[in-house]
Amino acid sequence: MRLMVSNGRIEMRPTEWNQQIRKLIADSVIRVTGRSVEISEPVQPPDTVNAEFAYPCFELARLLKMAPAVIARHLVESMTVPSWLGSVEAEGPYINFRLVPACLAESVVTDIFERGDRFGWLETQSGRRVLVEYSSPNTNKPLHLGHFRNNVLGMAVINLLKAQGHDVIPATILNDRGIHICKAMVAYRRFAAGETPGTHGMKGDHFVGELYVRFDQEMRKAPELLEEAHAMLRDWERGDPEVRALWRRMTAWVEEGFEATYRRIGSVFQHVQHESDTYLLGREIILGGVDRGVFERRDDGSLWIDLTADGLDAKALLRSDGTSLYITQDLGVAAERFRHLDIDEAIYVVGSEQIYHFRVLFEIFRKLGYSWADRCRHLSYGMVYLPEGKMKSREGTVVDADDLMDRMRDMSLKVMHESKVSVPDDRRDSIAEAIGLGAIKYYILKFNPQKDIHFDPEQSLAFDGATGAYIQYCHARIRSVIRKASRVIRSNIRFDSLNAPEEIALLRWLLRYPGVLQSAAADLNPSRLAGYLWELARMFNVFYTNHRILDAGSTELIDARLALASAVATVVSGGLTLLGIEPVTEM
RNA sequence: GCGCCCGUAGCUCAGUUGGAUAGAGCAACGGACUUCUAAUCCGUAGGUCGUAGGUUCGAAUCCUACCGGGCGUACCA
Repeated sequence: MRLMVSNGRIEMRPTEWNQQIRKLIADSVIRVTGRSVEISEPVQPPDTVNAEFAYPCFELARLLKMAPAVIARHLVESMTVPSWLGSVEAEGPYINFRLVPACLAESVVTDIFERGDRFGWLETQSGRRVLVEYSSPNTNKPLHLGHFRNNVLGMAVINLLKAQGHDVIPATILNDRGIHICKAMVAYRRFAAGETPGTHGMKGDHFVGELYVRFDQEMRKAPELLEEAHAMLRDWERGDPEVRALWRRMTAWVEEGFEATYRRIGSVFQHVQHESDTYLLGREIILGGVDRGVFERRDDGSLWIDLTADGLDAKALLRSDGTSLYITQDLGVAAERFRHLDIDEAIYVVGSEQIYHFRVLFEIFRKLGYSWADRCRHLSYGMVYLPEGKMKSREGTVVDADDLMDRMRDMSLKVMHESKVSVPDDRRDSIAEAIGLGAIKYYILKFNPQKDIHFDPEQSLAFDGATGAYIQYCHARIRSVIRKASRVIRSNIRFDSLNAPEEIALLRWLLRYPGVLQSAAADLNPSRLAGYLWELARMFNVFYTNHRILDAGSTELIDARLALASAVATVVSGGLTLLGIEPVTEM
């Protein structure tokens, strides 16, 4: 086996090593046993082993009926070691492969230089169109920390899917209809008629949110208010002009407020729907399903599906009075999206309290025989608890998203003030905003989405340890060094001068990046990337304290280290961007 | 009751989908700035991976039972 060699150098992409090593092993197996065997992917050896790849021989042991350690030894002995491998060693049942450091360095750094921010991305388009629905708030109150988790998670997943070559449609559906908004409307008519967010100097969503809380307080004194809200909902459904006009005004206020919050978070939607337009969808599908015997009509006229055979319960799909339910709409919206948007997959970013709902929904898709039924996924994420317990909008025990972002920005301004680096006035605010947002986003994304977050105000405000600021700081440091060097040489680099343990560790870690992106996207789990970036930043900081870059001595070493540092900065910056965190260049 | 999720250091979490001696951060203590950003780094200490069985060359990871916590189990959303 020969590799492409040009100018005496080996040209190999970081993602190609795995295949080459599998082939080496397979060839060696043929030589030793005469058998052709499928070799599985090499694994990553533990830190104590000085190698990039390891192959455990247990599978072969079963297949060939030999002791794993014996196989390992035999395979190594009969292996033709290519020039890019520094060593191949059998250690017990494992075969460890170590690359020639210069080959590793050239492969990784060159590819990062060539691909830039897109290093580690899949180069070819998948041809798959994926709709990701996220955020989908009720329009009766401002966004809180729970929504924040949803938005941050949704955006990160969207970016990760794009990096895997999918055509992604970020979508949301505003729940602008129903009893919740009517409650706020009743409160407005009773207690705030004629007032506007402007007269209170408030954002529209906060203004309406206060009315919603007000309704709940007043209702305790005057329970008849609830009936008034229900009456208003009936008037709304009938299309009463006056009610509709008020509703339009108030939902517009809320949506304006949302837009400001979304802009600040960085949430973007390509496909926006309103429940007021979609809540009647799905009824024809259900009526059609009755004709085909998928659903059953009960004596009172309500329509049901029996899912007990599938380990679920019976579920109502249409009320006895013919009106729709939450699931009716979801059914109709999904069918419409697959039909009109030409999508191949749909992902719903919705909290874990709705796991059952989506199991039922997807099962109904299957019962209806939709070809896309198995291409729907529910990305469920854990709840966010406060030290006081669960957040409740009506009781005001929430962490408001706008307030949170303000607090984080102010915190970082304070730390910037104490820092030894002085940032020019005209950039200070935007950097503080980026650090504040980065802190809270990273705090959310570093957790596995499945897990509940017990929001710890102190930890979330922290800028040390595994935090967004730590990673941003690493990036800012590198950029600062590059600014001082005022050059990064991109060709004819003496990669063989990079052989310090910290340099090898960094290069090995950079080598893992494409795989991290791939698995984070496949599992819809940005915490994989979050953890990886923290580790990368940590490794760089260790390198940085132990070695000089600009005073490295020889020009060759300075240029090689600048190239390495620049490659790290590119990956940190690209990774943070995928997480929706801004990689600042000074702080 | 039934279903799903979680249980790893004092606290908050990782753990490459079953692989080598279980790792970080925070908090505590002790060190390192005349040197490229100290929002940094180094060291010390901390473990019956909820419990008990099972599966196999090998288990924090898989299967079973139990214990503890959470969320569901609406003609609510």
